[in-house]
Amino acid sequence: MEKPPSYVLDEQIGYVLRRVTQRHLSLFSAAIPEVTTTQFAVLARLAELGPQSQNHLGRATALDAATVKGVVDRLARFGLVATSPDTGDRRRLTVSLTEAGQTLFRNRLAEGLAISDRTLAPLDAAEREMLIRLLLRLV
Amino acid sequence: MEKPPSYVLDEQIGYVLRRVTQRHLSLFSAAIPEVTTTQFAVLARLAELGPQSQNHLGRATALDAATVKGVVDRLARFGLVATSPDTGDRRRLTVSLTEAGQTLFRNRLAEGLAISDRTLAPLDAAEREMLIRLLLRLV
DNA sequence: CGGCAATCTTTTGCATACAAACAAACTCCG
DNA sequence: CGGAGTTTGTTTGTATGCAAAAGATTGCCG
Repeated sequence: MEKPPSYVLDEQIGYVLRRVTQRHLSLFSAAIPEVTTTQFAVLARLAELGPQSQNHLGRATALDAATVKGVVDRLARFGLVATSPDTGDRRRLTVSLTEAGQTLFRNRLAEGLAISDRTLAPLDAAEREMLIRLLLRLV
Repeated sequence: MEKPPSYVLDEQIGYVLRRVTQRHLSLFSAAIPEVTTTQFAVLARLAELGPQSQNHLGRATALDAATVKGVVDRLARFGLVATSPDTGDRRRLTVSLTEAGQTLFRNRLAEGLAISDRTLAPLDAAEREMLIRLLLRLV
């Protein structure tokens, strides 16, 4: 007789990832209510890489073309990024940080790191590093 | 002179969680295209706990009331769950698995476990257990 | 018993996310 | 040069997710 395998939802990687993500998003929005995690990631990449085409920016932040368009539109509405046509390639839309966007990112950078810290608070330093290293191997 | 702290997006826990989740969702939808991860989690909980009020089902799967309503509506449209008014408490809506829902979950259970396995494929057994244990402490 | 707080469900609004389809622009190769 | 194939951006449709508000019902306490 075959014993049917048991499916323990609480130990499935996908479910655990979702719950940890929920807690992280909650900590983030409490600490930085002005933007979402995704918007903050886009600001961080723009600060790091400088002006980028919208598609390239999406790839650099793991957002598909449809999603990054929405994110950029909202950031532009908030005045945190600006878009301009690329002179060389007329398909391209160049996205860049505005002054307000640079200021917001600079002012919130430390808080962003603190949020990562709070998310990882139950773990000690060695465990945190281990966790990040294991997760990075799953990407 | 204070050196400004650096924000390495690729090592922030929130960003890494999002990317790992992306990979997992992609593996899931390739292997079980009939339902989403969230829908599968709801089916699993119903199989485990039996008929539940919609709110209780939501809490048991980490979905807020608005979200679980949408998920249940779609599962009902697919004929995988059925809803009926609770006789004792007229506020409540009882959600239960249909025959089709039970069958689908039974038939896909092993595949669900295989997807978790594939998501964790880059890690050995000890690393997998370590990862899950660390993540569970962050919930 | 009567009122009030808590619970359950629904609705609305906003923000990711992805798939698929499309048009415009570009590249590259014959 | 010219056309095939690729890249870029947009739109549409579907599915999570959360916050907030509203309406119905229930439970409890004075």
